[in-house]
Amino acid sequence: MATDLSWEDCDPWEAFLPRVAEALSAAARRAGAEIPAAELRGQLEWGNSEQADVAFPAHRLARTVGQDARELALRIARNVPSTVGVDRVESTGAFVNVTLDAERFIDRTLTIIRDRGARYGGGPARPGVSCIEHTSANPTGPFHIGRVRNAILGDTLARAARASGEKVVTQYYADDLGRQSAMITWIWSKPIDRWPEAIRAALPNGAEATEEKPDRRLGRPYPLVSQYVKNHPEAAEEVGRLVQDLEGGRAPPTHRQLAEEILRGMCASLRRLGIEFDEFVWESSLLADGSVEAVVQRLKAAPHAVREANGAWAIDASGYGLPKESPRIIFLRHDGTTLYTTRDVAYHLEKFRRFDRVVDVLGQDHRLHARTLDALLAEIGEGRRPEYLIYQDLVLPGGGRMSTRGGSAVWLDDLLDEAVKRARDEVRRRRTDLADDALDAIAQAVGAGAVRYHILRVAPDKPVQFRWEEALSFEGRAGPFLQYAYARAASILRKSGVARAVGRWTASDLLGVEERALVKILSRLPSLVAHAARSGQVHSLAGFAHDIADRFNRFYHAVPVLGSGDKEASRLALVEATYQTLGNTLDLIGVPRLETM
RNA sequence: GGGCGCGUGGCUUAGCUGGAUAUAGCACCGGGUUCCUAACCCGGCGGUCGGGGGUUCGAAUCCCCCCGCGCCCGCCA
Repeated sequence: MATDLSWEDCDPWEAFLPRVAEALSAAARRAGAEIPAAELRGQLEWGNSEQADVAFPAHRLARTVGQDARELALRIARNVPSTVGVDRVESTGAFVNVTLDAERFIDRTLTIIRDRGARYGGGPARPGVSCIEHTSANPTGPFHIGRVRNAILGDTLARAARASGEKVVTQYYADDLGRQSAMITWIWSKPIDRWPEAIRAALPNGAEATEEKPDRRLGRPYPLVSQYVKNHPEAAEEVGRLVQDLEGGRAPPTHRQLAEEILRGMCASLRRLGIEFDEFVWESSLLADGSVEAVVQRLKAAPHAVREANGAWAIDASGYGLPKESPRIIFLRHDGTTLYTTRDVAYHLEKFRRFDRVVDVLGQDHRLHARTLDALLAEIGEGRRPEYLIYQDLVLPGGGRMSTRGGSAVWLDDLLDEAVKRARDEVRRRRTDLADDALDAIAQAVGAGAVRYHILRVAPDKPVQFRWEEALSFEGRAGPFLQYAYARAASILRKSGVARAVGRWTASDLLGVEERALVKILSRLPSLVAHAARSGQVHSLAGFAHDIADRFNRFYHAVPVLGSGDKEASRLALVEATYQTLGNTLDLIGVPRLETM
């Protein structure tokens, strides 16, 4: 890999925007308005239509120099020096509209796509390593789809960050301490025939051993155990003792095995969505290696540490802007055991030691936890903080969250099974030529793509409405729409009979409106990836993928490629560039590519 | 009660640090297949951007108040 790559080698716009900014800055100076090119560049906007590729709203500048905005825009437009890559500059109202040299722009874009290939969309490699922690659901049972948004956001962010040039390690923080996992161990350490009747009732008539997925099989009694323990003090006491044992490092040998087995099943579900992890961090390991104890010592010595009457330790956090009702953050219980937040401090210190960027993907119910964690980090003099990507829950049509106990949970596996089944019916209807295994492969990809896209397309801070019909939609703004456009491009390339990366083209062959619009959308991938990787707003990539497919479909209907005579080679090159760019984008959002469907 | 988040056409949704006529999808209505995959395309209908004030040349975007929904306010995780 070339290490001396610059942004100009990666992003088509880099060859134009700095020059446009220079030219406009020079013109502004002649018009009596000083503004450095770099600052002006920050105010440039994408042209909103056919009338401009780049626009500069002159209002702000006009104000600072006390001129009339329309007047200034007009004078800037008139004073722009002839600039390589710029075709013409006009003013409309208070806007300075810049039209780029279309042939140069097309050349630049197609060249970069060809040269970068599978890496198109990314930027130069950057030093440092990022850690993205996501999912981290307790290993107590199967994923319901309320939890999967975290995994999809985190995984997509990891893909975007990786593409944009970061080295990324994804981590799953697995909780093998605490009551939840204790209850799993508590029930499974007894033979089934000695389970309380109320819990045994959860198991389908003696079929407990037949289900193959461990998360489902082992997690099944969990909701009932949780209920049972609430109403049976003697059971609660046993579970309580187990919690103590876990924290004291005296976990029964089956404990970790159970957790790992359930987690294995959960991860198998996520793998169907293309989600995998680089590392798993077990919470108990932070106790075992003494790092939690070290944090406790530092917290006890912190400026606002206080000892409660019963012996517990806390931080007086009234200075940290937390809700006034809970100005104290307990970090050590009266019995000397630690809390989740305390252990999380140890976890984050470890992350800061190893990584240059630390991102946590959290549900909105963890917002306060995040602020608490920040406060504790500040208390022990740690200067760094994690970045939080916080998302709202997935909600059901009637309102409300998905709950395992309330019976409103939809298991991820069931959703995927249903999606794949419907996709299979759909494929079978259209394709009579396919063998069963080819058909299955397409159905898997379509089903998984539909589900992943459905959840990814909404901005993280808005709730996702879950409806079966929409999650399983194969039309319009949906995963299969993208796959279909990609398959179409693939089909044209196959039929052209020429195997290559982006072939030769003549930019002047591609000056039609559809072609120019398509090139323009393709050119935006690098800046979008960079933005998504930085901000975590990965849903924008889902929208962008749709825009490419949409533009390509219009081009497809309006412009013949194969058999189009002397323009065929250029048009093929454009199809190849689309195929490459849309394919890269599908990889980024984790929707499987399909060469045929 | 307090804190945080959200509120855009019938439904779902885009809108980057305020900028030119507010995105798209679903649904609905009307068209398109002798032509590279119709899971597609073209046209139409539909919005006082929750309500009210304010800042500004300009507000869906920023500020304040109110209403609605969600989450949190544990020596749980």
